[in-house]
Amino acid sequence: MGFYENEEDAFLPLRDVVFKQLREEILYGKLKPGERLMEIALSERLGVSRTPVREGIRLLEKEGLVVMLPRRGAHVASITAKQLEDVLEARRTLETFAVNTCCARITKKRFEELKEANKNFAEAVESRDLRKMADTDTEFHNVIIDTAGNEKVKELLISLKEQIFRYKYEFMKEMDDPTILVREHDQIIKAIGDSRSDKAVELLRMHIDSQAIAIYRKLK
Amino acid sequence: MGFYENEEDAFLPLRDVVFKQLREEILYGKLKPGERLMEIALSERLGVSRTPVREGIRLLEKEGLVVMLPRRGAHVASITAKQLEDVLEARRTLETFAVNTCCARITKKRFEELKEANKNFAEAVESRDLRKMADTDTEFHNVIIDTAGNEKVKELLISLKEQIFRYKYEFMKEMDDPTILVREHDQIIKAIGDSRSDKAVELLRMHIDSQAIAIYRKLK
DNA sequence: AGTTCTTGAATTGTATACAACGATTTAGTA
DNA sequence: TACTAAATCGTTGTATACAATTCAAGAACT
Repeated sequence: MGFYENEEDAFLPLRDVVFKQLREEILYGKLKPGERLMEIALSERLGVSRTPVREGIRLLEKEGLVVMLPRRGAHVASITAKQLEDVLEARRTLETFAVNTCCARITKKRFEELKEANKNFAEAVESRDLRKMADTDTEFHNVIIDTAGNEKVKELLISLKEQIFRYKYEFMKEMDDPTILVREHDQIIKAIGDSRSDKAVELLRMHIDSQAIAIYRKLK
Repeated sequence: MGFYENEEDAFLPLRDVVFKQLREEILYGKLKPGERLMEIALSERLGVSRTPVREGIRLLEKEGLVVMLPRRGAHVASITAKQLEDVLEARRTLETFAVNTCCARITKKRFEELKEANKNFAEAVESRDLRKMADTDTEFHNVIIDTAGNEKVKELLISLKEQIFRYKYEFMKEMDDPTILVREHDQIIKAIGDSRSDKAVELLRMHIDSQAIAIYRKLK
């Protein structure tokens, strides 16, 4: 770190700076699953003392990106097939709830946001920029979740998605035709617009499941 | 603390001892919502240094029992009506999923456990021991959740329930006839035994909702 | 050769000192 | 008296030193 890459980080506690930095490195694969996070090494590399490093690691643990073993330190969370299945199932359950509630509470403004979000996603797909694809896809789903209006569900979904983000990223990388995802989003938008909540739920379930299957296959 | 109340705590890192102690105090009302957790005061009271206190507080934050404000320290999480609603809704969503899956995966052994758990709950109700009631009720629901077999869902449900435990506790305290709960459990058991997953889901939903309404009313 | 014990290096756990920041109180001025 | 500014005090944020534990390598013994 040494100097602030980001101006806004200058006012954050160092533990949050450490958290954001390490989170980035884990999500985008610089730190690999199972890799050990040693406090002294990290504090030297990041140019801070061990205290904020320890606290940053605790924040990562909270998000499920790191696991800690007493007296054995912290490791980047690696995931078994079973764990992946469990997370995806939990996500599907909560996001299904979200889209259902979303149908009941959708407004004109939100509906426009939804279309806008998928337009951005389509552009990202066009540009073949993986990072942008991942971000705009997340943004699309977030509009649905925001519309549902349950903050706790949102919080849980963010955490669940982070835990499998790495694998989703890998999955997108090797997808033949990502425009399929854009079309799936469009179908979901249409169902929401028609107030067909049962259909929207079914489409979202399929949308998540097809990704789940691909990720699952890739893990093995 | 000074000396170990519990032998088993002797081998835990101090942060975990602090965590367990404060968790107990928050759940059972010794530390009240909104109360400030000051590091120096706590470290003196618990007889450890600030470091494990800080780390214990971080663990509480992870469970949603404490909220931290930058430069303003930690407070026992207090809950607004909206937040309570959100948590209950999230819980209902996940536990509904759990009971549904439970119906598909129930075994003879698990079914016996379920009946046993409700027998214990009935005894606790008989004894009017609030603490025992809360614990055995949790145990009953845990059998269902364990049978569903999704570890992540279980983890999320534990966390969600902790966040509202205090309020549920208060609710049970003022319930006219807690044997209603025993009978509701019995109905759920029957539906599971008959493999009527739709009915089990409906019953559980009502079981949770009726508590939700009571808690909600009490909050105001 | 294989096994156990010892020893040492590396790492995490804990305590403490100091710095930075916020809130409150007090002093000064209009 | 009311308002602003400065000073003080209490609290959190960070750095660092020390203690306890783990892991591994090598010595001693069978």
